[in-house]
Amino acid sequence: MTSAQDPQAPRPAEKRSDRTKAVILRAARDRFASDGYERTTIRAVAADAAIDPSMVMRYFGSKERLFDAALAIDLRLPDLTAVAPQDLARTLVRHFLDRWESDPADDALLVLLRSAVTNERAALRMHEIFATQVAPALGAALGPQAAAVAPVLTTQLLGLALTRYLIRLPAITALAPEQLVDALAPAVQATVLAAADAAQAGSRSAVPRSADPR
Amino acid sequence: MTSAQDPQAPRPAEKRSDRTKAVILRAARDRFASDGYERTTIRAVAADAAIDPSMVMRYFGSKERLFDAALAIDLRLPDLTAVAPQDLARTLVRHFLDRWESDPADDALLVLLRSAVTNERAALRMHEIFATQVAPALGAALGPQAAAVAPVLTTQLLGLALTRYLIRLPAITALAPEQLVDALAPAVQATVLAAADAAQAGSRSAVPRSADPR
DNA sequence: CTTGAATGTCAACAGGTGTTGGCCTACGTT
DNA sequence: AACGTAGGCCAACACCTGTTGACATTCAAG
Repeated sequence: MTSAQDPQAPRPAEKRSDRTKAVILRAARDRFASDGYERTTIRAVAADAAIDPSMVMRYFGSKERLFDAALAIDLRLPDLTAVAPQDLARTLVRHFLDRWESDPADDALLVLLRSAVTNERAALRMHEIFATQVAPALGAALGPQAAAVAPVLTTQLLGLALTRYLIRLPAITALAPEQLVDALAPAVQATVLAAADAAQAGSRSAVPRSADPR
Repeated sequence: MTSAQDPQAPRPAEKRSDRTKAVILRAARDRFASDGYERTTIRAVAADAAIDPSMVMRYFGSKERLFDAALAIDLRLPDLTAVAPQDLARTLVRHFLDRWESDPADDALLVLLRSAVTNERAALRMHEIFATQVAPALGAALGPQAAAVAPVLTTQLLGLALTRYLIRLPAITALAPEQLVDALAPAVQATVLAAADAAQAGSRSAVPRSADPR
């Protein structure tokens, strides 16, 4: 109510605490992303945010609720209905890699995946994200057979993230993004096509042909 | 019951402590598999083994060395040179699932994968296993192009393990093993074939330039 | 200036952790 | 039977954790 008539403040509810709250959250994301849930300490987060540990508690209540706040994620999936079917695989893989490697300050994805492996709460959040974001986006692009394809595609893309960003398998980290697109696109495309075939006919005799490897 | 110099004993160094040492190790594997490295406490392992925590230290030296012992793994990869090329994909996926779901007491695989995500030591062990077990086995079956295919196959199979056994995505856990073979085989097969095509065509060198993600 | 809430610091609690050293006990060897 | 030693237990240390409550500081409004 007081700041409402402030002529010089274009931001209506800009409290001073929101600033430090954001700083804490960013520090927490960094720590959760690189250390995982268990090894991340509130004291370390507070130190990174240059603030007292008790402030973290005051603003977020507990370590678990801070974790929940760090898990808020929007995958920002593109509109897949616009891309031609034969380009779907490459588009999908490329966007996935872009999303992971673009903004280094945004480790939300890393937080989620790393934690989901050992933390039940993060795993449930992941189920939720699959159901509310991944499945619908793929459903719009693939039609009825999406229900069968989406889980497999998720498996393939998460396998990529796992080996590249978490385990950091040298044979995978050595490849440039576009090389990874080349390497994975045939498999992704085959998954989509196999489902389309299965939807068309009950036979599964033909081995799906790979998309032209450029 | 048997003395050390028993001429008929084929096991020369059968000490009594080896028994409890094995019990501790099994308990440790269980805990590491279900809780991960950080949340596993020596006290809990000792309680499961019905022994004093200090015994764990006496036998394994430290928590880290106990962890190392739990990470000793033999993938028991089958001889892939015997299978026909067109059956390779299905065989690979089926064996992978068998290996994960056969013996519930053997959680070594679960220990390794779950820990590798948050623990540097486990990640390095995984690099090592890929280099000494996975890459050679695939190299024998696929020939020269295996070097390009093996990492991608690893990505796909680990993605399956990740979503099914760690994150437990409902859409994946709901499927029976043979359904998963059907769903994944096209993609795996496409990966193998794409590499074969690339090898046949003008072999533009696939020497990867080192890119450092994140 | 006074006031009172918002913002932040300090010190401590209560519990859990890996790890250690001393003590006991049972058993295989002599 | 005596004994030395390996196998096992107990209690404790030193440290770190999340969390809490009392106290200090800022800051805008009356």
